[in-house]
Amino acid sequence: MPNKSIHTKLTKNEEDYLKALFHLLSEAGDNKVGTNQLAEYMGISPASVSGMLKKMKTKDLVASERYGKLDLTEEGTAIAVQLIRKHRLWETFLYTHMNFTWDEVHEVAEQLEHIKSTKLIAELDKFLGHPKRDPHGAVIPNAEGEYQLLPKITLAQLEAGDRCRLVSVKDSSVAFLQYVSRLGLALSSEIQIREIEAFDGSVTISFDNKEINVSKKFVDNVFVEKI
Amino acid sequence: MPNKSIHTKLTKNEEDYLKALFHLLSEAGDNKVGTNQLAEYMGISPASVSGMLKKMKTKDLVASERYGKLDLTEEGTAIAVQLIRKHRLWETFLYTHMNFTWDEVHEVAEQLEHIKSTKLIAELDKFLGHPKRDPHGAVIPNAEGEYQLLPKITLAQLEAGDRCRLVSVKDSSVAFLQYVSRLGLALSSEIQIREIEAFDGSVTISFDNKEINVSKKFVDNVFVEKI
DNA sequence: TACATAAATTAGGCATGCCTAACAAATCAA
DNA sequence: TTGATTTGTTAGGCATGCCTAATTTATGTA
Ligand SMILES: [Mn+2]
Ligand SMILES: [Mn+2]
Ligand SMILES: [Mn+2]
Ligand SMILES: [Mn+2]
Repeated sequence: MPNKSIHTKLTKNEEDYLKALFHLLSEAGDNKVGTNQLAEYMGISPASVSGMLKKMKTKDLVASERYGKLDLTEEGTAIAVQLIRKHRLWETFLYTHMNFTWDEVHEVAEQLEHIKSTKLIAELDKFLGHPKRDPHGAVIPNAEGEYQLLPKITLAQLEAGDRCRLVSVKDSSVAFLQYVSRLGLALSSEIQIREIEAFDGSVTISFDNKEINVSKKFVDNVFVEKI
Repeated sequence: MPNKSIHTKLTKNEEDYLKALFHLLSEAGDNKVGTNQLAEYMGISPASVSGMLKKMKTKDLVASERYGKLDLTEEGTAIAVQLIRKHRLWETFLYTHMNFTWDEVHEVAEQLEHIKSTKLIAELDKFLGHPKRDPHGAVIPNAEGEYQLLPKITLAQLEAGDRCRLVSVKDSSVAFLQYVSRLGLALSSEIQIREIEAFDGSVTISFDNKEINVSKKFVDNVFVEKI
């Protein structure tokens, strides 16, 4: 059995590196995830990332060869998944019990996810009724680190005439989430694609008897299921 | 109005210094609180405390003259009180909603108190029904930093024959709290002093038809009100 | 293949906050 | 009042994790 104590020995920063790398690897598929990309994502310099990754390799959290593509070890992945579980449970708590709006939860959950207490997370999960999704529609891994991999269809992948339901959002920035709300959209909203503009990829969608035009960037950040 | 932004700029360590100093000053009355004492209380070296206090003086959180007694500024005091408010609200939450025992809450609250979110604390307070006391019987300051100063009578100050009610405990260590529980005592327990041993200050007390002997150290850590 | 560009690492520095050892100031006692 | 002891500060170092600048390695294109 791998050393379990390592889970509680990591610093907040090491944890954030693991989580960031996990997210990038998830989105990248088979594509390479590199130092610059991770640095950009975390808002720090590539040099800092190089240094930190060096240390994390000796701790067997990250795997990569010099100048090669980055990867997480099994241990690193497991920790990242538990962090994501904690993050999403806290977001759910803030949303359902603390009257936070969905654009407010992320920032505070980014702090709360680093609280060290196995019991607290188990109790929080129980208290919330073992929620399956966070306020952004993202799947919450269970205590064993298992989670459902859903087909990731974005609004951008549909064609004119298609009908769908909004199941989750990719971006968790305040600006994006507030924009979604302001448009009148939310999880479960039913949307129909009206027209796709070839020139810039913008899309005209309709829902609730409204018809609006949204950018390519917008439709890339909305996950849906066809209906 | 003093710069309010400073509240969110402090590191976890600076916050813990303020809280520690506040507690020592509260207990010290007019007595001097010194560098060694603060170092001992925080479990770090006096040299480290000297260095940190130097920095905190420039931030106008701590006041003292070279080689003189330590004190908090108004700003430092206000921040310390808000930290104590957060700490006690979180302890209450863990106790009332997360099934934590009273000896388990402190360690996790020590982390949670550093979460930066004014809204979260306001909502948590509302959610808990604006509690007045934490699981150890300590008074919870309100959002304005006001709190009731109760007469601090310990079991040690009573005389043989006196009857009292347990209102709070001073020590928040796991060892002490578990010991109290194991004895069958809790907040609101009614206790009578049977006998005080002149030799070592140990006290024979009775409650719930039991009669036991406890040490001087024990009775010094139990706050009561006479009945 | 060779050169230009992009990506990653190393070198050197800085802030935070801890340490031990050495030193300075204050206090207590004879 | 002076010497011993206690208390507090400074000096020098270390770990973490960030930075910019310089360098090295990889990659893509002519
Ligand atoms: Mn989030
Ligand atoms: Mn985080
Ligand atoms: Mn406590
Ligand atoms: Mn703390």
